[in-house]
Amino acid sequence: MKPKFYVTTAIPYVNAKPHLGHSYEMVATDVIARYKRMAGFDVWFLTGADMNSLNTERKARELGRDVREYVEEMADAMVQTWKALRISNDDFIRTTEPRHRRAAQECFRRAYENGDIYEATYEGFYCYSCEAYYDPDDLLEGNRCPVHQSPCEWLAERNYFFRLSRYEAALRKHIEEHPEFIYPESRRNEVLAFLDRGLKDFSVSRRSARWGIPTPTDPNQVIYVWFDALVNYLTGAGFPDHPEAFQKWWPCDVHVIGKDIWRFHCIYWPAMLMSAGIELPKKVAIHGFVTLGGEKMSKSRGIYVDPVAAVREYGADAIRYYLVREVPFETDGDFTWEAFVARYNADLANDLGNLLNRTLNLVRRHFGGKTPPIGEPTAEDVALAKAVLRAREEYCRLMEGFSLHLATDQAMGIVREANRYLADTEPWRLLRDERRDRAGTVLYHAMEALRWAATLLTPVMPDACQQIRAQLGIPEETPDLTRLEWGWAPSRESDRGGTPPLPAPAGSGGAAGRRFFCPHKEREDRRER
RNA sequence: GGCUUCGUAGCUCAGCGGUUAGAGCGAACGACUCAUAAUCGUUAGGUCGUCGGUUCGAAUCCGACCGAAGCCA
Repeated sequence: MKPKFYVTTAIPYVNAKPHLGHSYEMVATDVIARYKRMAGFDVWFLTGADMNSLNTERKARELGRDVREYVEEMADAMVQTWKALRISNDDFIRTTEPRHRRAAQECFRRAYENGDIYEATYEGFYCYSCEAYYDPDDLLEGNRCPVHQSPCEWLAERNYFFRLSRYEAALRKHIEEHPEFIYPESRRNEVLAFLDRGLKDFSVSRRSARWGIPTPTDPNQVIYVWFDALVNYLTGAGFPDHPEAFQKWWPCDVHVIGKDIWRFHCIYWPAMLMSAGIELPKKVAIHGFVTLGGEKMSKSRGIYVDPVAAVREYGADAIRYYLVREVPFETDGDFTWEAFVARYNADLANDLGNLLNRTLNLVRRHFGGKTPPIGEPTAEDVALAKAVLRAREEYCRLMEGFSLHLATDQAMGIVREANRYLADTEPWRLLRDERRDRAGTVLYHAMEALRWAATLLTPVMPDACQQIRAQLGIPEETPDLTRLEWGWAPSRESDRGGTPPLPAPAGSGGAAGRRFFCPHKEREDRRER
């Protein structure tokens, strides 16, 4: 039986359609999920939308919209965006669903019965965008939120509190005994430092709100949105309605989240689970943000990239490749169109696309499009095979450690190696010299390297890699790392006349209709001025 | 202010106690011509933020400082 792997993203609230910054987490998590499937795991990949945020409710009312209709519409937009980006999530949860309402209420009930929920009055400045109270000291002039710069409101409510303080020691113990629980280590240090300052109980209900999930103990209060939202990870695994599914998938193997919400995932969430008597997730992996030309993306300020438009223009594979290759998981990365085009041209069109094209061109012209038979391997062939095998080892190690950008580079290293191999062995010259057998062996090895590269790149560029495999004449199948062997080559026919999966930029003599500009041309233009 | 990180070739990054500090991109020059004007090779001289310290030996450990980022409910 396959081992299971349960992976989640955070569930963004649905105030607006997602931009490219939001897409990073989805793409990165998708790459992990696809990699794990390929590595032989039974994967459950959950994402979703937080529908119960008070500021979503507020936004809907501002727009004069029916709240439920509005949040559904926004969630639909999210689903469409992820679909465009080829995100392979197995489930998409909306926190308005009955299954989630039951899960959230069950968690609340368990904490209550465990004596961790009590009533008290809370007073303080509240930011609706953060859904959090602030110390007056932390506010900007005019009691404005330091994050959103919008005015906070003074709230005084009698509501429920969660006895977080009770779990301080247990949390520290768990984090110390499980160094792998929080990735990367720098974040783990931050969490431990936070714990050192002591934990305060936090309020877990809102009396003033009508939108949200009612507490099971008082129908006039709704469950605090973070308490509610975090529970989605349980709901998605089948809690509490499907104990057999829950048994299978829980504990979660990794929660992928952004650096802004670690407090909720590394402190509140484990404590909530302890209180509910549920095992903790194995890992929380915290990623950085994608900036746009060095600036934080912000829809309201007009600094953002629309992922759907970007995909329409350049394809999901190209956008995914850029995000994964250019943005290191644990730190912030930058997006610029210039860097995007440079990456695409250099790595995808020139190195990978052209390697496929030059190899298949010779195979078609001289071997009737069939995989040439393999002859006795030479030292060059063996060296290529060894380099590919080494790249695979490194790739796996890096993937497991969330170094997605370096893992991807390992796969591209195979492509570079194969281009070098062709330059060294010169199959076109061999053909001229009537050394057809040797030329065939060389092309066989080049195709093998391509097959491996396409396999390792599949999590990042599922569609392009599928096309590459098809053009290599590999029957449609789910790539399987566990059965990937060097020298697998039943006679197969390459797909004649297929369109290039990774076309060259327009203006460079490549496929028409594409909007990539050619760097060489660009340079000439500049000189003329 | 406290804490946590980061600062390595023009750019993006790897190295994290041990021979002359690496890769990719970009640049220059050369080669080749199977190919998506692509590819391959060579070169490009970065005091590894600064100043001290530990060590036989430090980008790599310690301290201070400068600059950047994050966290402090």
